[in-house]
Order: sequence, then structure tokens, then C-alpha cells
Amino acid sequence: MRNATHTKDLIGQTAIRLFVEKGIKETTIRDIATAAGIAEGTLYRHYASKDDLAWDLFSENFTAFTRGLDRVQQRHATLKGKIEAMIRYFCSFFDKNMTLFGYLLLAQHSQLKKVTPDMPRPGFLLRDLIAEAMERGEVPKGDPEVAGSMVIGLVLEVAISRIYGDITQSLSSLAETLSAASWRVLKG
Amino acid sequence: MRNATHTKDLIGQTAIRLFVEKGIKETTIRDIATAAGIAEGTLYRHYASKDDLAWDLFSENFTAFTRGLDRVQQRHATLKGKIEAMIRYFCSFFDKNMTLFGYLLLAQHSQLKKVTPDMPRPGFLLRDLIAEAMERGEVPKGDPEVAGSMVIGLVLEVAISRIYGDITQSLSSLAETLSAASWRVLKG
Amino acid sequence: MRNATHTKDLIGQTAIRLFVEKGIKETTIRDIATAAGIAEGTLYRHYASKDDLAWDLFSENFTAFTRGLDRVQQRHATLKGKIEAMIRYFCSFFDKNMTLFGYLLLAQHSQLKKVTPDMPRPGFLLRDLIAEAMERGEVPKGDPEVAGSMVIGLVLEVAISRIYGDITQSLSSLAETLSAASWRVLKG
Amino acid sequence: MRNATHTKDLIGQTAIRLFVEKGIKETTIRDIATAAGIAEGTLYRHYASKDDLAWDLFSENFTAFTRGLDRVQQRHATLKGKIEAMIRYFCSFFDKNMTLFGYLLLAQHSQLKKVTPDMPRPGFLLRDLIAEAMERGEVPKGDPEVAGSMVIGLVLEVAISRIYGDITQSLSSLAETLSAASWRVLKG
DNA sequence: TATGAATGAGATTTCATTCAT
DNA sequence: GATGAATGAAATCTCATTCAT
Repeated sequence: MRNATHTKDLIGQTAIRLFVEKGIKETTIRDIATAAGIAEGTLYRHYASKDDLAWDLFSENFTAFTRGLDRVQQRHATLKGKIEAMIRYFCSFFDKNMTLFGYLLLAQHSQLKKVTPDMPRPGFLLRDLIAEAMERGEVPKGDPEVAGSMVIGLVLEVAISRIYGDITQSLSSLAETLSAASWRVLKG
Repeated sequence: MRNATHTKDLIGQTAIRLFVEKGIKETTIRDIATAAGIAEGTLYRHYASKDDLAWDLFSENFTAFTRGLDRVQQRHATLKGKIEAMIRYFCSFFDKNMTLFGYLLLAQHSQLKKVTPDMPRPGFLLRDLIAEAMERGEVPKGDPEVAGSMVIGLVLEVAISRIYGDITQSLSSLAETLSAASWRVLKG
Repeated sequence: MRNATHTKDLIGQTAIRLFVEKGIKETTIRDIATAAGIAEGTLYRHYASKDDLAWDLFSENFTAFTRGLDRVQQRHATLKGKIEAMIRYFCSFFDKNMTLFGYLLLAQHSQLKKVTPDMPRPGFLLRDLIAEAMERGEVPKGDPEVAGSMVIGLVLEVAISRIYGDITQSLSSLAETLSAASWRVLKG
Repeated sequence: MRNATHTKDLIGQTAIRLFVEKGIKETTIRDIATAAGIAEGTLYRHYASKDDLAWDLFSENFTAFTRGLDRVQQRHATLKGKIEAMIRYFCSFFDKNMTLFGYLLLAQHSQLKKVTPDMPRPGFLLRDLIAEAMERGEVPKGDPEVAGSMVIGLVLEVAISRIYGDITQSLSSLAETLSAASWRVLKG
């Protein structure tokens, strides 16, 4: 009977790991409880439901990640600088907790439906930054939504290949490569 | 006693649509049967299980799509030509059946575990083509796995944005943009 | 489209074999149809239902077997002679069609409920013969039901051991042994 | 939250009764749950499946019964003494729990396939004891498998007649009769 | 007669959630 | 807070039987 935060964290960590390993629907409350070494009923002392657990883990971390991206981009004036900083931030975040990132990736399709329009999202952030850069002539005019998608996909797919083990280096060691490629995409 | 092939196709079409709309686990056999206008038991005359249904729809179409990519790539000698042809093929495939592509995208995380190493996959195809082009000096040397992932992600994320409605144009109308961006990524 | 009797026999033979191999409930109409090389619906041209099939195969053969026993016993005046004749008949019947006998054995528990009291049964036949022999002093007085059960069990269990492969000789080669043992049981 | 062992026992007792009354396949999970006064899902907290339930009830009791036979036989030096002791034990076991014995009898055909060769079985036990007695000349030489089968069948069939109601006395009251008959079979 | 696709009632099983302890 | 047995609604799957061809 340790403090409540400890148990809640334990549940969260365990759930994320199992969700990524087997899928959200495929992971049962019993799976999580067994792996965490607690009773099934205990989980409900910390989360109202399984859905609540999945959503909590997603929104908490998704928002924090997006805020982190926003924070580092603000320290730079040019889109080039912003992109480089965000990619460095992303790679570092990914390398520090690959499993968590795997969960955000996995959960986005099911959980994004519950995301309110006012919640910060990397896609919207990047699109807006690109639109501004087009305005001020830093990059050629074009569809900022398309440009943003290309950059995001370019980075994300490398992360996915890392998760699947097709790439073995750390993402941080690829940050420069990703930045350079992104910039070539945007610069036209 | 209707045509068996007709019924099987009907089940497949209906299932793909519902799987994309609600998710695979979230779609019940009853959902599919009702939507297809057949009895629940009928489904089992054509597919051994729900898992078998999901896998069949995935592997059949995934393989066909990859074969299509391979076919069009072979008509060109340079990586540039191959990339352009594959992206045109992809965009056309996507525009013709967005729902099916949505299913391949959705199912890949759960179904890819069952994919045998000998099954053709777009990622492996592209990686090999890039490796060859690096060999013969058409593009700068580098990690072909990373380069391939970047190109695939770049294209895929735009398709995802199209599915989510953040982009509204047809993918085919963006084929040139995607090819140009991909080539800039590869050319270094 | 051979004559109807041929198909009906084929179904019956196939069903008996599968019933013994897997159990009655465990054998499906489809199993039988597939093994017999006919369509599922065809079975219903010859038998009204699966229950009817199982019952028909049982009652037909069970009655015929009992009648056979009755016939051979009538040729002898003494219980000793009757027992020897019936055991010889039983062994010969068993050796000629072990699978069929396996079915009668297997089905008796489920099908015997449907047996009407007027249907001839080996147990009743033997009990009555023993009772008469006790009456006329050929064997010591006692409970003919118990005596009959002992003799039947003694013979039947050897047959079961033969079916299970724990005994490998033909039953006919054991007929004398079985008769002698039975007689010692009855003679007291 | 009642005692788990109590519930498991309740399920087992109820299942055995219904299995004997209606047959294993013919008894549904719902039948058992209703008769035991529990929810259907509860059954799966104690047994992994219906098959597991049937097997567990069989193997547990079959093994215990065989062990009991072995125990009482060891207290005697001669085959005659062993046989008498085992038959007494059997009759007592039967009279104390006719339903359970009915289940062992009923289940043996379907469950015996799952019995591993190392599991103790009455048939093997008796065969070995007879073989030893033949070795040391207590009974005439012969096939111990056949002799064992005859003795087992002789006893078993009387039990079956008791279950069917064709015999109404307790088996224990017939123990002497069964022992004497068995011994006459073995003694030659 | 034969076929075999379709049916649908009913069986087994799963699992998020509740609640007495 | 913690437990874990119990619940029951809902899902998957089975299969004897029907019926249009």
C-alpha cells in the first residue's frame, strides 16, 4: 500500500507497454493487473474505466509533447531554425521513451476522435509555422497543409522503422539527416 | 443459392468499409452481416473466422498493391523514373479506392505481425531500388533504409491527411509535388 | 446418381466409422458428407435427421444382432450349449465388423433411452435363459440379472480391449476361453 | 465474494450430476450455471473451458480411484486377497457416490484419449498383478490382459446394471459374489 | 435425386466492471 | 486504498436443417 501516485504510475507504465505490444483492445484489464502485480479492482481506484486509462495516457503525453515542440520552436526566428529545433526535440523525446512514442502513434487513430479542436496538435502547429514562413517569403508559396504533412511523414516514418527494428541507430543520430531532408522538401 | 463469389465479395467490401469506419475490433460480425444483408452464419461459409477475414482482406490487397508498384517501376531505368511512376501509381490507386487504402493503413499495425518475410512489401522494394541507385551513383550514398522511410512517410502522410479531410484535393493532382519532394530528399 | 440404396449404405458406413472415431455429437453432417463424397443436403434425402441416422444405424444393427443371438441359442437345449453358441456368434460378429460393434457399444448409452421395452435386448435374453436354467437346476439358483451382467461384462470388456488395441488376437480365437470363464461364473 | 474453493466444488458437483443425467455434450454451460445458482461467466473463473471442466473432473477422480485400488491391494500378499480387497473397495466407492462413478464410466470413452500413458489406470494395475501371480504360480499361466479384462468387465457390468436400475441391491452386498466369480475366472 | 449456399437458433467464451470483504 | 470472486452483456462461432436451383 505505497502512495497512490506510485501505483497509478505503475499502472500507466504497464498499460503503455502492453498496449504497444498487443494493441489496446487486445490488452485486457487482467493483463495489465497481472503484469503490474496488482488486483484487477485496484485499477479502478485510479482510472474510471479502460477507455479513461487509454485516453488519459494519450492526451497527457500528446499534449505535453506538442507543448514541448511549441516551446523549442519559439526560441527561433526562422522556419529553418524552428524545424531543426523541433526535429532535435522529437528525436530526443523518441530516444528517451520509444515505447511511449509507440503508444502515441498507435493510439492516435482511435483516440484522435476524442481530441477537441482546441487541443494543441503537432500537425496544426507545423502547418501554421509553414504558412507564416510562406507569407514572409522564407519558403516558396504552396499548400502549407501538404508541406506540413510531407515533413511530418518524412520524420515519423523513420521513427516507425526504428520501432520495427529496420533501422537500429538512435533517432538523435539521424536528426541532421532528417532536418536537411525536411528543409529540402520545404525550400522547393 | 446465390453465386458464392458474389457473396464473398459483398462480405469483403462491407467489412472493409466498416473496419475503416469503426475499427476492426470495434466492428462485430453482426455489424458486417447486417450491413451486407446476410445471416451471421453465412460469413463463416466464406471466411474461417473474423481474424481470417481481416487477414485475407489485408494480405490479398497489400500484396496486389505491392505487385502493382513493382510492375510500374520495372518500366523505368532510373530511380527518378521509377519513383515518379510508383507515386503516380500510388496516387491513382488511392483515388480509386480510398476506403481500401484506409484499411491497409489501419490494418498494417495489427496484421504486419503475420506478414511472412517473403511477402512483397513496398518498403523493401523501395529500399532495394534506392540501394541500387546509390551503387550506380545516381543518388548520393547513404542508408537506403532511412532514405526509403523518408520517401514513404512523405507520401503516406499526405494520403492520411487526405483521409482525415485536412486536404481535399485528389492525390493524383499532388503526384508531381510528391515526386519532386521525394526526389529532393533522395538527391541530397 | 447411382441407385438410392447405394448412397444410403455409403452414408451409413461412413457415419458409423466417423461416429466411432470422433463420437456422435462430435461428428457433423458436413464431416459425414465430405467423407462420403456427397453434398450435405443429400443426406436428408435418406435420413430425416441426424438423430434419425444415429438411431436407425443403432436399432437396425442392435436388433439384428440380438435376433442372431436368439437364433443360435435356440439350437441348443442346455444353458452351457446356448452360452457357447452365443459367444461364438458374438465373436464372429465382432471380428467381421469391429467398427459396427464399436458403434453399438458407443451408442448404447445415448440410444438405449429410445429403446422400447418390447425391443429384443441381449441382456434380457441372457437373463431369461439363465433364469430358466436355474429353474431346471442346470446351474445353482441366484439372481439371474446379476449372473447375466457378469457374463455379458466379461465378454464385452475383452471386446473393448480388442478395440483399444490392448489385445491383438481375433475374438474368435478367444471364444473358448470366454465360454469356459463364463461357464465357471455361472456354474458357481 | 464467497470462498473460491466452495464455488469450484459446487460447479464440479453440479456438472457431474448433469453430465450423467443428460450427457456431456448435451449439458450446456448455462445448464450448469443455472443449476449451481451462479452466473455463466463465473464458471470460467474456475475452469478454462467446458472441455477443461470435463477433463478435470475425470482425471482427478479417475486417478484418485486408481490410487485407492492400488493402496488396498498392497495390504495383501496373494492375488486372491488383492482381488477381494479391490472389489470391496470398488463396491464401497460405488455405493458412496454412484453419480461420480457413472461419470467416470460415461466419460472414459471421450476422455481416455487424453490420458497419458503414465497415468495410473485400473486395467494396467490389474493386468500387472495377474501377470505376477501367473509368474509365481498362484494362478494358471495365460494372457494377463485377457484375464484382467474379463474380471474388470464382470464387475463393471454389474455396476452398470445397478446404475440402470436393473439391479437394486447395493454393490457392497454383492461384493462376495463378485469376488467369488472373479476368482473362478482367474483360477481356471 | 442431388446440390451446396444460406440460415438462425443456440452454444461457448470473453472481459470490463462491480462489490462484499 | 486494495482485493479478487462474481457478474452478465455481448461477442464469436457452430452446425443441423432448409430451399432455390
